[in-house]
Amino acid sequence: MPELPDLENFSRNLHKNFAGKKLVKLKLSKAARLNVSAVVLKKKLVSQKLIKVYREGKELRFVFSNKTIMGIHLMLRGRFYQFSGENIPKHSLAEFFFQGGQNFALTDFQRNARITIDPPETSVPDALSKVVNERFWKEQLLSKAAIKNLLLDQHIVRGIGNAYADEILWKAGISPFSIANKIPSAKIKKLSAAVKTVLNRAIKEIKKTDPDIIGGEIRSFLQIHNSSKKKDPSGNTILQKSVGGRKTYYTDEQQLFR
DNA sequence: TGGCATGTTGGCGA
DNA sequence: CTCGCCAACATGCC
Repeated sequence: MPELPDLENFSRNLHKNFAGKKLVKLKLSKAARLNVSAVVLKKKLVSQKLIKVYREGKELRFVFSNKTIMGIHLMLRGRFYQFSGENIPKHSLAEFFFQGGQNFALTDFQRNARITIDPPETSVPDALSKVVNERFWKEQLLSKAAIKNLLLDQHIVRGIGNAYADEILWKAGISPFSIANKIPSAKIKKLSAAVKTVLNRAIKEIKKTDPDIIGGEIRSFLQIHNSSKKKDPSGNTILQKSVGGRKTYYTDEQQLFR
């Protein structure tokens, strides 16, 4: 559920709360999805100091003092919880115990969250990376796919999810059903700017609403992808359509290019 | 109460 | 090959 702006706040807060502390104990549920064995994972991390937490796409990265990087992808339902002592939250997949007694757990009732040791390098840029600019989008939008599907494609750009794809396309004034290679140059420029402004604004809004957030999601400020709203800020009726099993919110003001 | 919401993967068919 | 769509994962929330 959480998307890039939520995850960005989680990473900053986990960094603030845990960076510099030594991991003294790690408990793993049998259900946890790992790319190495539980034994290897513990051997790599336990007794190391956590140096840094940051976000890459929809994944959080935890850097330890021996240079091991642990990636955590929350998938649909993963959540972080802080806890003290042994008050382990429900559906926990992994519990990270730190020196000083402040701990966090990764939970997921759906058991789909993933832990990856030393995640492979990728050339696919993060949505907020500098290289994701107007020229980048002009190079990428050459296919016949619907623009929304391209924004969601993590092989093109990492970090954009269902809700923010709708917000970005609304901000750019482009219909989500537009064919990518039919979008004119001036609109691609708008799209490129909208990616940054929508995501950066959301990071700030979430921080303002809950400065210490490490789990859950805040969506009340979304302009379009918001089932409690009937009209966009200009008074246009918000329309809904199911696309690929997920709901798309848009207005008729968004130009359709086909 | 029960339908909806979310990301990713892999498979199918046009 | 390209693209869209579906199922599966399993439960909390309004």
